[in-house]
Amino acid sequence: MNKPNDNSPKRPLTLRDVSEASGVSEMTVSRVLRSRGDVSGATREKVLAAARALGYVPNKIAGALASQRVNLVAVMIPSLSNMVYPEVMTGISNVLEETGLQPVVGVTHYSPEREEAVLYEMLSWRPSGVILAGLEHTEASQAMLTNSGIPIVEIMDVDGTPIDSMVGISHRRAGMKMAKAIVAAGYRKIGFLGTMMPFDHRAKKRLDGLEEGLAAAGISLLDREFYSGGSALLKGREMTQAILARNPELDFLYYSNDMIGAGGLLYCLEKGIDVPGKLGLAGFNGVELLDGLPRRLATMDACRLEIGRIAAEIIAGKRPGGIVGGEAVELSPVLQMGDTIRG
Amino acid sequence: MNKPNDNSPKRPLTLRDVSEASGVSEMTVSRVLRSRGDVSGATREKVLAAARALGYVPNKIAGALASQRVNLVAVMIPSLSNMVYPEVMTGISNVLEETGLQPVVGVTHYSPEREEAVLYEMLSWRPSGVILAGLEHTEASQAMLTNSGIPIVEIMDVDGTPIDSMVGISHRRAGMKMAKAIVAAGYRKIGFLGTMMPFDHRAKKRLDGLEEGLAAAGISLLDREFYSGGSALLKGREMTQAILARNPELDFLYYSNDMIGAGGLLYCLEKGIDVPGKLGLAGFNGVELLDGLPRRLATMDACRLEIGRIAAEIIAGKRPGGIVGGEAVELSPVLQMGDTIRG
DNA sequence: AACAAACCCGTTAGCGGTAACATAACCCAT
DNA sequence: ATGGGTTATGTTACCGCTAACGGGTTTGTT
Repeated sequence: MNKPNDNSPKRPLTLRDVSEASGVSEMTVSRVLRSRGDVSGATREKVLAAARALGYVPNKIAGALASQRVNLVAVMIPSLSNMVYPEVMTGISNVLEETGLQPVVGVTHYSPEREEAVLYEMLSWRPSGVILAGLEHTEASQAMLTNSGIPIVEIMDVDGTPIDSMVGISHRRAGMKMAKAIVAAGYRKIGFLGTMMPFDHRAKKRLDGLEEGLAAAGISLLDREFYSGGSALLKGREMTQAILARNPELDFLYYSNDMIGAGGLLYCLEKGIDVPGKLGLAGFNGVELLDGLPRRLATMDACRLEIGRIAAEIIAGKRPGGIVGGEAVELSPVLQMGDTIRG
Repeated sequence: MNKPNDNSPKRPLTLRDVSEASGVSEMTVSRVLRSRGDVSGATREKVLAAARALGYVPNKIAGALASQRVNLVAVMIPSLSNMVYPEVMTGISNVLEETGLQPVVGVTHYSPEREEAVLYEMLSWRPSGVILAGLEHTEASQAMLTNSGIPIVEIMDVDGTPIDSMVGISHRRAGMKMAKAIVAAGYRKIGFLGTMMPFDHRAKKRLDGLEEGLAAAGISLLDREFYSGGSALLKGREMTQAILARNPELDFLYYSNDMIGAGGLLYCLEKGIDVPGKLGLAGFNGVELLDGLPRRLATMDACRLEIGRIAAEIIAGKRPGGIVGGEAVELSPVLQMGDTIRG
């Protein structure tokens, strides 16, 4: 419908086409299009005009091969439907945008094997850095990352040993912190609700931290409930009903994420349960959604945007202080008491 | 920590390294790794062992340049925080996974200029197809797409002229359908609430359709309210309060998406407003979240998964009937009445 | 036994760019 | 005028891999 050059030969354009159209060498065209090296204003205009007229789009495949430089950053996340990761992506994008680097997203569906496969695929494009969620990977993945010779940033979690750099929060300590707050508020019969996913290591660490924190006060978890798949809001509702039916004496429910927590909160409000008087509630993540709920669920911000930002800065070599690699950045999640913990 | 070859020369491995390690030519190694052409079982094993031992990862940049084939599909979406697009992505991924094709996501933030920039970047990697949201693009984008010589699928919307193929629903007709249902249920004082984003063409088309549908019944929109940014749930709440305060006689609110609709629903329930008796509500998209709400918001499924699936099939050349290109697939959104339209 | 077909593997020549180096023209100071 | 420093352009040699082809070797067929 709108072909600039209607003598389109169906063959994709190359530098040579632009070079012939503008009467200079391919090298000069290359220089103009990359704004590298000295080119006179006159020829620059000539070349740009020709490129535009032809509708030339450079071939980065050839460029990358020749220059041994690729402006891609591999970003591997477990899921796109979790809302947490899109936010991390935003932090990453914001930083990378200013650097000429481009994120390429790979989704692992919480499966280490799939992560390995996607990683292999991504590394074969020789990105200039890798950002990936979590510290747990298959042995082969570890080997690939170690051998890649590029900066690697593992994000979200700092409870473990990084391959290169890591940026995140301690989920164990987050769980403990929540335990302290729960105990301080006088709750004693605690229940935990979370995903069943065997590979959600971070939720597991929060649970461990919670139990450790409770143990320090001589309390042990009274009950727990797990789910997988489906609408998190609905699952939160159902699980809350189930666990309360089983254990009516429960006086606090700790949810492994805000969505199920929100579902639980809505359920309790409907049932007229006294929150936070008779039953306290808390989630995890600090998602924006909570702002629109009838009552503010207690939660803990996971610093998602900041994590993305810092990870990208490490890859881009933009960290203040000129740190080269092997950084470990631990952020501190802030407990937001909301209206569902008494006190 | 875990280097397979600890004589690691810091230089990235090439086919030559594997070839030398296994005593065959580079070509044979290439054949083994791609499972193309005839190679004896013995040498295949030998080569694979060597590749594994070295931790070799093929260089797709070189491979793509030599073979003129790239297994990437560019996918351009407006946003990752909208939940709608991650779902479309899921549909796309599911199909592409079986074909060896890999989606590469670009986010445009609802900006045509940004879309143009990202598209340029993506096309410079010579993907084997492009999937992008919407039918509205800058002139330069249109030209690039037309000239690219690869399959293009515009998704989400079919109210317009595609560059190549399109898959989606008619938002105009969706709006009209909703208008009919509203009128049939006896509502007469209709309000519209939606995003202010000047480039949300599809929401605009739904609004146009709604007005057209209402006009057919001699009704015109009583009031409207717009927002941008922030927590959609909270905005829905605030806007609902605002529009009802301004126009207490309103008896139906049509929200341009389910999130603000959910916020509105929660607000109304809290205020004890008789829904759907005195006030009807409806959203758009059919998001999973609605299942967990105290009452089921009326909505219209946007066929997100199916759209992604079909778009990917077109790119992969997998459409039944062997259609080559220039397809236009219109899906029909189903109205789910929920509990917020009186019936 | 003879010849085609299949199998197995190597050689050569690029793919479309860019790094590095050469070249040529021009500038100014001595 | 001479030489050294810019500035503006061209030339050459790859980057790492694969298509295309070619040549041995084995297998099958009549």
